[in-house]
Amino acid sequence: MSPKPASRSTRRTRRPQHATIRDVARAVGASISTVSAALNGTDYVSAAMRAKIEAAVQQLQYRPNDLARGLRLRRTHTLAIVVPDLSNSFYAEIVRGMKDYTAAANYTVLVGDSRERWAEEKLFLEMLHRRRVDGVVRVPAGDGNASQAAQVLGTIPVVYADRYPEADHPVAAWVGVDNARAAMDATQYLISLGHRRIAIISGPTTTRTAAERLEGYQRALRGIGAMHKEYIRNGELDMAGGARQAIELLTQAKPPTAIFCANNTMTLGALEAIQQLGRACPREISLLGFDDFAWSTLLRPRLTMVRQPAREIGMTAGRMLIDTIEERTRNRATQTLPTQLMVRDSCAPPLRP
Amino acid sequence: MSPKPASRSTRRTRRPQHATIRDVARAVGASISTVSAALNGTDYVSAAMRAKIEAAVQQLQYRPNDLARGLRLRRTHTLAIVVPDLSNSFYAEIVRGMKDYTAAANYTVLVGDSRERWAEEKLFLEMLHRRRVDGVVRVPAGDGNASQAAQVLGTIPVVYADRYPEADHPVAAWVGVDNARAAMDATQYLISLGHRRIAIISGPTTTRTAAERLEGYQRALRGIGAMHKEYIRNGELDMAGGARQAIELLTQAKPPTAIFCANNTMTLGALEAIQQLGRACPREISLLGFDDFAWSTLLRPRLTMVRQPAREIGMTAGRMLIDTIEERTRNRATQTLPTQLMVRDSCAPPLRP
DNA sequence: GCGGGCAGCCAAAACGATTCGAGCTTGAGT
DNA sequence: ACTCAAGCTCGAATCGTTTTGGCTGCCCGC
Repeated sequence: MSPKPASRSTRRTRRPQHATIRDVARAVGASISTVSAALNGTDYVSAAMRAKIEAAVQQLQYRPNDLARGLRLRRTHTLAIVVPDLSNSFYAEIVRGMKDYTAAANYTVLVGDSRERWAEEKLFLEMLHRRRVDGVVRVPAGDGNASQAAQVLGTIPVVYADRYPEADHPVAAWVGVDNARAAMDATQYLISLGHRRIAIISGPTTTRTAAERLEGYQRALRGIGAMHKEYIRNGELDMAGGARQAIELLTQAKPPTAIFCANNTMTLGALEAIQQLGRACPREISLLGFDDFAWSTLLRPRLTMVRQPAREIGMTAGRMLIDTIEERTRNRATQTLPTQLMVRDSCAPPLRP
Repeated sequence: MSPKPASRSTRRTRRPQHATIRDVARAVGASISTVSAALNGTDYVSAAMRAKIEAAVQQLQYRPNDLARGLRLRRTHTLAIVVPDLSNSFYAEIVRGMKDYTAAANYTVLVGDSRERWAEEKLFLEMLHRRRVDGVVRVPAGDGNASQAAQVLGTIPVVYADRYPEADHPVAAWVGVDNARAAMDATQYLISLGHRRIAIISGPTTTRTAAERLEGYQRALRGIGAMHKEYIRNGELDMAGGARQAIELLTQAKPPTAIFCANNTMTLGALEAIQQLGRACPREISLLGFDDFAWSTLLRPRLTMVRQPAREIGMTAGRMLIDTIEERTRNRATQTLPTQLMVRDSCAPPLRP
């Protein structure tokens, strides 16, 4: 007897919280159905009533509860993107592109950073499932784990960007660049400068993009019969890895005259190593990188790099995702965007060719 | 007559969707209350039943719907942070710090980028309100707009980080550094090198942090009677602004021998301008910046900068927010963290003092 | 033999929105 | 005069959870 009214009264006196649609209805003496209809324009509402409702909304600072809304509609108007490293401006730019595109379609996007670890990505994906996001774009960590990701996400649609997983799982949608082609072009540029001893610092070849870049490099060198195993290195994808491999390359008996790095952070590492060893770039050693970044023109020398259209990749991924969510699916489920070789100061003809 | 069964059947045949707690209950022949109790450990459940439930959860790939959960609990376990520029690694690092700290307490955080515009920030805050986040940390755009932000957010707790708004609104919680002190120390370092003609490129003085940095600079120069109005500039906070002001400073009749930039992007702009004008840094002109960033050691010269503990700022903001949400409020509602002068290569004694 | 506490389970009422169907007026068409 | 549609409004069901209070046995101590 006593506990019941007690709990009642405590509930009554809880802090005022947010206004609900019911409060608005009460304020104008209407039903909540009418208020809902007025706010969403889904049914007839008299002009007078509409005005009163809008006034009350203003006065009460009413804002619909998206939790309730999403629960009822089974749609949250929320997307997500997970990238391997947010502090890498290449991925940050992909995220921005996606945000910009999807904001126009009134979606909000959650962004996650897997730090190249599947375990972290999995945690994030599980969170997304619990929140019932409408779709996610993955720049997967490590080797993809596509089937495990699909398992975690259930029926939530996925688009892959930049990287894509091994063939263990058929991937419905993907957007990125032709890595083999881009790497081949870049290598051929070095060849055209007169280089013959060209090294590559590639990413782990378990990732398909790294494998393709290596492939493109090899194709170009095989063309002129100048491929040498000792010039092929696999680094971790970070700066330290790039630096370590560059040092090993440059301190061997017959060092290369040019180094091609398969992503942007490793390029920075290589540059650091070159400076540390006191070699002159580009006079003694040419450096060519992948994945341009915004402030690359501030470095001395300014780095020559293969630019991926990061922003466009993000925007396209967002578009593809929304298209499949809203079921105006395009059948072109895979998009290849063009790269661009940004020629700057870090490559020059070799001293003795 | 015909429409009703039709709609029924279409609803039946809708895509299978996600498993619910009801599905789990049905699968093990229990009630949903029991399943809930088992999963949350909130009530007695026999070991046998618990095992069956866990098996079913596994088998059905059941994951609780956080929308429903948040609706019922009136708590979403979600925080948010909004910063003026995500591509600035200083803010990115604050975000990381906050994420790391709050992840340990099982919160997830939404991150927003206002691009220095209150209008964009407002949109984001409104979205946060609709989603009923539990709290938000602001690194406010522009002049703060604290009272407007409070209006938009209603009863949702706010913590300010780095910047804080004008006194138009009492701010409950803030974490940052002593800007005046840091700027004064930096300026005094330049003085100690022998500089007397020291310029500052400050941010818009409507923001309080910019005003304080300017104040610290002035205090140091007034101490030796070396303050000159023509050496005081206000830039936009971006690279272009820094470059423009630096060019104006360096091309005047009696140029300064040292420039102090009040944030990191303007420092980059100034560096670019210096290189463009063909001046040697640090031999002809010394450059000192604010807000260190990760790759500043890659630039030549390596920049001497005032380092703010970005990561710690983010972590502290997260802690303060969680503390007020979970109502174990500490009364120390404002935290000042120490800065550090990172002496590198961009400052040297002036040619002719 | 009986009151009472405990272990284990459940039905029902929230949480805050949308939507379906139906009710009630009016005005126009026949 | 009767029907029908359009305009406006509302009640109730629903989305998937948590939580409260109650119910049932059962064992324990007296």
